[in-house]
Amino acid sequence: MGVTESLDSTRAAAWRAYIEASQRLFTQLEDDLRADSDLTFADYHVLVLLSEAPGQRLRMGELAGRLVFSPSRLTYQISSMQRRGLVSKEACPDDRRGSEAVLTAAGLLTLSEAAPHHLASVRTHLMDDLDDAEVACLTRVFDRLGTRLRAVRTTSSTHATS
Amino acid sequence: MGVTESLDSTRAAAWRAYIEASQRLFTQLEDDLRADSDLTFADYHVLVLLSEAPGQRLRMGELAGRLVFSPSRLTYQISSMQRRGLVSKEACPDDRRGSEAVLTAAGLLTLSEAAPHHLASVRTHLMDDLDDAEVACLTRVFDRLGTRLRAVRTTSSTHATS
DNA sequence: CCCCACTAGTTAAATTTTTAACTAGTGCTA
DNA sequence: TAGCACTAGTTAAAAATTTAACTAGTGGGG
Repeated sequence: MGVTESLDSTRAAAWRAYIEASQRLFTQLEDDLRADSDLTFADYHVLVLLSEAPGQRLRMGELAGRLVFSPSRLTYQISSMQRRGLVSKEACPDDRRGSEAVLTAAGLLTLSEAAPHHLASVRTHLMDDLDDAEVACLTRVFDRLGTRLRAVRTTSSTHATS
Repeated sequence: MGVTESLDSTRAAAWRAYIEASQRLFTQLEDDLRADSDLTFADYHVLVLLSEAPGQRLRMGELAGRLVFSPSRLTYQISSMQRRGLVSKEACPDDRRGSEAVLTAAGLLTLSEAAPHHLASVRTHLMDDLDDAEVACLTRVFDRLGTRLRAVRTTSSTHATS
């Protein structure tokens, strides 16, 4: 019977394919990552963001925003990584409420060991199978989507309510 | 410095955009869904799959496979939905180890009330912004990806290990 | 037939994530 | 410059998820 009407059928199909494949992909990448480096996907992503940041450090809030993590989830995440020696935490000089996560040498080393495996995994499972036009299309679509959603965040109002 | 090399830069950009936007999108859809119907995204998805299944029932394993859920996660999910009266559980006639989740009338009603809102949310946040070529591209890419990943599942071997 | 290795699904414990309440600090404004 | 609403981040308790062990049942080979 299809409660799916109201989304034309080609779009419904796109939606289904996207959701399911994405879920599988994330699961697969996470499995690969943990198979060859004691990192979760979240751990890895934190390391990447810190490694690219000036001074290899970021404010908690900034990090949470980029990871799309709730504040408390990030607190937990970082303290776990801190216990494992991958990051440290420092008070923020210009705002005494704030703190920043800082990449440690061990964290950088761990990242550099994990990255080749992880990137190979991204290539094998996703990228190698895409032609240039597809890559361009994904970039265009998801850049736009990301930008739009980044904006929604504060705008409280959700989707069109009739 | 960029540990990102080994993925050419256009693909790296696509990858980043895809991950981040997807994360935001899923978060947003989940928020919308819970704002206007007491359902999580997982609840909703279970209801959809059951509503489309013959006899509005599915084996636990089948459901877990389609949702990309671990068996124990699904057990938990279904028992929660059972407590809320959205599904019931029956022994499987032909395999006495198995059980099947069955959609209840209340579950179907709940789904039919939630669906318009949810679909509007999918449209607003994602689909309305895509042109037909983009929809076609996403479908092609993610159908292929899904198919490929569905196959990997049992094939133990992960990505190319040099 | 009857073992026995395998499959389906559940359960219990540990870990992670969410929710809600809270602490501390900031900065506007009156 | 004191009051106050707001921001940054943490904490504690509840809910969800993973991991690992387990129960029950199946089905093929000997």
